[in-house]
Amino acid sequence: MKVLIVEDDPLHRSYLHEAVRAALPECDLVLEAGDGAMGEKLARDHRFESIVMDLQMSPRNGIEAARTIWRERPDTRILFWSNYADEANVRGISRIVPDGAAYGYVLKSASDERLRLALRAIFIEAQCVIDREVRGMQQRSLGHLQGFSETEYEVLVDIALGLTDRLIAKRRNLSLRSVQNRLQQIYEKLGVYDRTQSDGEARYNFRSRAVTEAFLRKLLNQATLERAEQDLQEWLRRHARLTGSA
Amino acid sequence: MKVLIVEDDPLHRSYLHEAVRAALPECDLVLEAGDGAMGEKLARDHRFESIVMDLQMSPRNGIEAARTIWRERPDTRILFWSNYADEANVRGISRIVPDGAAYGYVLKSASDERLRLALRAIFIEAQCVIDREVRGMQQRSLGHLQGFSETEYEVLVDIALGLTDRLIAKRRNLSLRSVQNRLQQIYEKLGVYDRTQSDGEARYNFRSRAVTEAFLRKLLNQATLERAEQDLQEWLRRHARLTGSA
DNA sequence: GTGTGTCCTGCGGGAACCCGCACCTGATCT
DNA sequence: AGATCAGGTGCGGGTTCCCGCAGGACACAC
Repeated sequence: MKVLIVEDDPLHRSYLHEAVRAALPECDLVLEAGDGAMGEKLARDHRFESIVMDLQMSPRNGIEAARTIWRERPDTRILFWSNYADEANVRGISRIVPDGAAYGYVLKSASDERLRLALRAIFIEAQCVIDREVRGMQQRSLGHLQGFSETEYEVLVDIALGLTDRLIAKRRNLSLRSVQNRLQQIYEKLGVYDRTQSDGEARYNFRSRAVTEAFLRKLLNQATLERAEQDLQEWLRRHARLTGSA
Repeated sequence: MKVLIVEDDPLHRSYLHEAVRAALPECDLVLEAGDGAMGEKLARDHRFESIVMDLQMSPRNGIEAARTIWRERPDTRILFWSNYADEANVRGISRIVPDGAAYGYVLKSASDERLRLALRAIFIEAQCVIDREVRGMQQRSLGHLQGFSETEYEVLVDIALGLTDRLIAKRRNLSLRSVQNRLQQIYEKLGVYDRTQSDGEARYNFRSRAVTEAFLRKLLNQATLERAEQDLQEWLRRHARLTGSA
């Protein structure tokens, strides 16, 4: 059995190496990668089936790396090991995990024992192991109990990118009014409204304020934004070509 | 001589402890704090004059902690030790460093030797040590060569918070038109303009787009936003009281 | 069939925003 | 003294946004 470690911080990397060696004596090869791109390459070249992956890395972060790895071999087992349980990360992972794949999400603050158990459960038993702190949010986020629907989240990302209603409508194939309806739901769910209590004109710019709220609630983060920006630019190029030739 | 270490990651903390012991044999006491609040308390109680401080911590980050520490004892020497050289962090530190204070900014990716030199230079010689990567941006950011002026940056933060032009004007004691002038400069400096090339109506919402650009360029980050949000709420309360009683 | 819910769409108005034009101030340079 | 430049202000208009009102389409309940 072989394990690949993808983690940019040298200290954390060697700690992980140690932990893997201790938890999995049946493991005879442990390789390390310092960023997402290198991780993808090693996973492909050596056909790793067990990977421990950090989330915040640059230039290529863990979610993007996991996406391409899973696209090539959907049965790869990946343990995500991260500092934070931001909703943006949880949602990002839920988007890319293939059906039936075994994966885990453990916080770096977890104890050695918890990490050991997770390593064995995922790589040996092919179980899913999600930290409780992460699990709670996952249900809130995916079950539509209080969270955002898929299209709402897309529109939220689009206004975070700075698009106009009209462009969002084009991009998502909606009418202008529908986009604005989504926006109103977003404003409501984020609690964006005029705090005007006494005087007549203390106001928020709803659109910008919603993005701020989303950031403060960790619904969005820099990495999500950067990824979305790339997608947008790529879409813009395609779209320009279409309408340009028409 | 005594040194205080403020760092939330246990691995990094013990590595730092080791490094301090090795670099400063004349040091007879090393204490550790796991977050900003505890760091402030220890610094106050034990009158530390030499502190190594991580930047990204929660709930109270390194910049906030350093601010209160420096407010109480401006001659404290602080070495900031951080993963990133984001413009938001550099600008945040430049705002709070007292006149003549000795401080340093070293990246976590720096070699052991570089860290050792920085420790001795700051704590023994009271020099300022700034990593080259950080230094370059500092000049761009503070010298107005290509960067933002103070008021421009304030307005940028305000639109990132989702305020209307009118509220910004009130808060910064400007006329509405002046705020809009600042905004236009911001749009220009961030390169926000209509990418409309072929067809007539592909557009950005300038205001939101500017915030996005600022995030992508790391001019703003979550921590800055959270801090600014607190300031805003506090100002709102004061302002409401004033206009309410008027 | 009738009710209830969710998602989509068009119309129209009032507010906020983007921005060109014209003017004033104060500071610095030649 | 004249020139130049950064920063501040008022006016006016075209555009976008926010959002209430008034519907259609589809599903699932009673």
